[in-house]
Amino acid sequence: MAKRKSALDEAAQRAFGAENRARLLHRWFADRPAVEPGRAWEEVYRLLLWVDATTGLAHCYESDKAQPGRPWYARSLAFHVWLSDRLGVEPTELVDELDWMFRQAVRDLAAQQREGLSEKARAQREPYDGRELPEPGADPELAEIIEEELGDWLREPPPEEVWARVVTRVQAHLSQENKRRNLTGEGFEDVVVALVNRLGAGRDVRARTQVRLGDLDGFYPTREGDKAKLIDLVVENGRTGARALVTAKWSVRSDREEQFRSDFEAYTRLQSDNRPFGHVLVTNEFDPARLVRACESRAQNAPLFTDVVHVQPHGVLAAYGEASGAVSHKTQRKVQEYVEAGRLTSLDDWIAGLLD
DNA sequence: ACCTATCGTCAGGTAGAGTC
DNA sequence: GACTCTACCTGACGATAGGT
Repeated sequence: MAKRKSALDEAAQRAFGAENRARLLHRWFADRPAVEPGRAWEEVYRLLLWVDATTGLAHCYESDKAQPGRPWYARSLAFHVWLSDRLGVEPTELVDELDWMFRQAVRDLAAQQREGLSEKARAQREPYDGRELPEPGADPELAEIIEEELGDWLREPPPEEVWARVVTRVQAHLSQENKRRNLTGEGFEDVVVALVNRLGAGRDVRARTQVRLGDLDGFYPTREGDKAKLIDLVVENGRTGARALVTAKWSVRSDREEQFRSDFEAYTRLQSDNRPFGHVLVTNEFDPARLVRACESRAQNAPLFTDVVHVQPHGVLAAYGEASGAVSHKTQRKVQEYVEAGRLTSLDDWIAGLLD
């Protein structure tokens, strides 16, 4: 048997890395019919959107504010129901429709950890054989909680190593959520690119991620010693020559807003020709104030973004209570107006526009 | 007085390049 | 090949402004 690891193992070495993400996406699209125009947003949600474990609802806002009784719980419920209806499943079944990419990546990660780590750990503890040392994963308080709740139902107290295994598994389960952030970010870029390329196939429209500005036609090459400026993604139309410099952010925060501005300044400063270029924000942010700011931001006496694109603006409006006529807050109404005016466009409309 | 919306900051995480 | 360092990602949090 050859020593060489299979391609699958190689990629899964970095479960969240570019290679494994590409592998996963390839598999996802291989099993499915061609993406239908108008339904790109569904792919994004099936691949990347997740259900918040504390509420059981599709995640659309900060978890502390989406707890039962708080304002975003009502909005999360509305979004969850809207999405279930659109995907044609019961609200209790939605969880199985979403989050494919993360669930796959975590499985790869778990497989890789099971293999490598326990062997090494044994070697590390070996010099202390014969001495009492704390077992990893010992968390007496967590064990106590479980025992208090379940004790009466147990015929006998479980042995130590069972406690350790339970506690370790609970801890691993909880820490998993923290890993999601990484995949959501770069995975979002990958998914948008994959969708543009699939829908743009045969129309000479091409999208790429992580493009160095200096390598782009119409911009000065990066000077020696300068750090290359990376663009989240670039879309080029070979027929019309149109190009769009895109920043893809699953969510928005004020520090990222600062970056939008400074990145755009760099783009204009380093431009070597006069051909206009699109400057686009693609996001899944649900916060009305952040969305309105993206629509209204200006730079050099023009809108900062030529296009502000949301994965699914109608999902946002559903969350605000569009269906029940409850879009009452001023900022929310403004979002509604921007959607109606086409200033805040949907991913699908934006992609369709790229293909003209 | 109370409640919500807003928004800056921070922590936890990974990948990937560089170095030895 | 292992380790270190840097860049970058996002969600949670919580202080405070603002509305009723």
